[in-house]
Amino acid sequence: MGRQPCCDKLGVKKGPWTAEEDKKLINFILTNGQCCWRAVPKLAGLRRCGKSCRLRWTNYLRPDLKRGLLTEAEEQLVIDLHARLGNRWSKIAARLPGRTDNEIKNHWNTHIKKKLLKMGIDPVTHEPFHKEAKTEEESSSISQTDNLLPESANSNNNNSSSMQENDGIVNSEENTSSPHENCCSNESILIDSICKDETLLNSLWMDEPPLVDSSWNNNNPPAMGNTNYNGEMGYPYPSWEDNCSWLLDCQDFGVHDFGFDCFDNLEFKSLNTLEMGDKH
DNA sequence: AAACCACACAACCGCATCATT
DNA sequence: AAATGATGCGGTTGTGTGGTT
Repeated sequence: MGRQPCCDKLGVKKGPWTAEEDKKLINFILTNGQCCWRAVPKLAGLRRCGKSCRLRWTNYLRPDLKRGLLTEAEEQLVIDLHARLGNRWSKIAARLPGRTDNEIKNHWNTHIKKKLLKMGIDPVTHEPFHKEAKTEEESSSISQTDNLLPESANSNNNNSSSMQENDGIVNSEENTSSPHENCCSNESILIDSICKDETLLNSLWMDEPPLVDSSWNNNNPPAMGNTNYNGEMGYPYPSWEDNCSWLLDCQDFGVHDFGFDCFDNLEFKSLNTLEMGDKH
């Protein structure tokens, strides 16, 4: 006998989340932390599927989320990682602090894909189109069965998936990457440091727990003020305060009515400080 | 000013894998 | 070991918004 269903399909609300629902979910997660999503709707007083709650939280409500468009550096990193990992958005997102798989997936489909196409690069194989046409004939029998797998696209270049050989992919990727990366050297350094870090890449391939998500594996809610998100990669990982300005945007639907009972005075102080800073 | 179109993004759906009984 | 449900992931769709005609 298995578990009980996560929710009874009857009476489960769908569609866009209301401010009231967001409020309930935030309140619940901040108070109780992330645990069995199956129980969340019931305990939080929501008529939603647990799955929907998890999605809403991870993609929209999580306080460590960055909002806004991806930066050039992030975009280039996504391209590089996609060349290695294919459509494994969660893996890619794990390397971009504050970004969700859904966000990256959307950005890929709406921006990056078109950008690459404009540049004459196949967004699937990351190869120039004319080159693609050449090799297509040679490997047609293979690609017909395997081309859905991104690894196979890479493994066409090298059948072994060992990480040493990924450097080859990096180089070819760099050769075909957009011209703009030349003009932002700092960003390139950042990307290079990540992409050429074999330890990191190994962890990607070895299905190790993503570094970035580690703070969220914790059942306890992220405490403001003592959060140090500095990742192992050494790039600046935003603090809770740095990223919770979105919360202030919640004024649209009355953040002050949110009833963050679980926030202590210090947390509210931080929020107020931010709020004041924002208005100046 | 209204209609139409394109874009961006939030949310849903279905599948695969993992965990539990 | 098998059955069943939970969770996570990737693909797809629906909807709101801004721009253009």
